[in-house]
Amino acid sequence: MPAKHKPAPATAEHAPLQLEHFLPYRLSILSNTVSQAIADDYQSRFDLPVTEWRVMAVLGRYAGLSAREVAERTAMDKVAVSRALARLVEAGRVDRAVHDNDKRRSVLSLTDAGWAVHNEVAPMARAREREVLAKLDAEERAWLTRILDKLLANGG
Amino acid sequence: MPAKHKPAPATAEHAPLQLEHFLPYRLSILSNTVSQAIADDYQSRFDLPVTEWRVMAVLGRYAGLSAREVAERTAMDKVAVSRALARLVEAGRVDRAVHDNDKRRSVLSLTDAGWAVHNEVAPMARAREREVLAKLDAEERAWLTRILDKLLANGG
DNA sequence: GCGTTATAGTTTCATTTGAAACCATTTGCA
DNA sequence: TGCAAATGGTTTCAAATGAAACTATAACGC
Repeated sequence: MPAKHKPAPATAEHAPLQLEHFLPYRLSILSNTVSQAIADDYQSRFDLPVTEWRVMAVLGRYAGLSAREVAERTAMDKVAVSRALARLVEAGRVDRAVHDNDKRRSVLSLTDAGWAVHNEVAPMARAREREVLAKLDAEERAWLTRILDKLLANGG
Repeated sequence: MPAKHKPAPATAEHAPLQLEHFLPYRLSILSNTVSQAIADDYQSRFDLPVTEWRVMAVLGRYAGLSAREVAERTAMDKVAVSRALARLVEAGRVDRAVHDNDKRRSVLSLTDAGWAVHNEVAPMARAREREVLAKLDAEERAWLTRILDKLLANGG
């Protein structure tokens, strides 16, 4: 019979990955689950996709940003930001002006209607975050913060 | 002048989110960064999208699964699995047979060619995981495992 | 000033993705 | 048995996404 490839011994470098213990996989599951739970709260209710909410969130915090700056802050790419902004402006949730000294730049901010949405969605997002953190005790929460700070330092 | 909506005091429940301190956002950035780094290693080199690698990874570990079982293990939806399998079978990396007692079911496993790819990619994935974990000390790594176990318990 | 290069943002086009409809087979049960 | 409901898997269609090309303005070098 022909030679069969088989999983090598479990300790070998090329042994099959145990996804259930593989950090990148576990992070991906956790991240998707949490983000989806939040999105489910507002998505259909406000006709607001995740990308648009992210843009609104940073504009809530930093009024007057340009589209490029929004892209930086949200870690979205500029095409995605451009599309989200088009819809948000159309929906009257974001105001777009032209920069005084640079006509290429937008100067973006939430409208009153945008703030109204923001002020409903933000607490929902916070509540979900609290739900997740409630699964941990105080010591674990402190370590989690510290660990994420380290892992996210200097770009991922 | 018209009443202006403004960010409420920073402690208020509806205050703007600070994305940089918001857990779901931080998890998303970290997860995407890590997954992307791994994918960059093999994606173009083996013409192997992430979805297909995930399928190969579980088949490396559990030969004989059905498509539905692969979907469960990978946390992908069945359409994505179906498409990944179509390509993997076409590429000769996965073997698909029909289950003896249930003609609806596939019985899936890696081919020799599939194992060859697997045995190159798995070490690369492991190496990237090690790189990430190297940013932490032993104590932090232990806490991270414990925290993820808790957060992922009973579905996210 | 004037041509070149860089930057902000949008549009186009091709690919990816997901939901729902679909087909085949099996299971549950009258 | 035989028929309705459930299950495994694929296909179809519409929406989301990303890369590259494009427009407009600004900055740079001479």
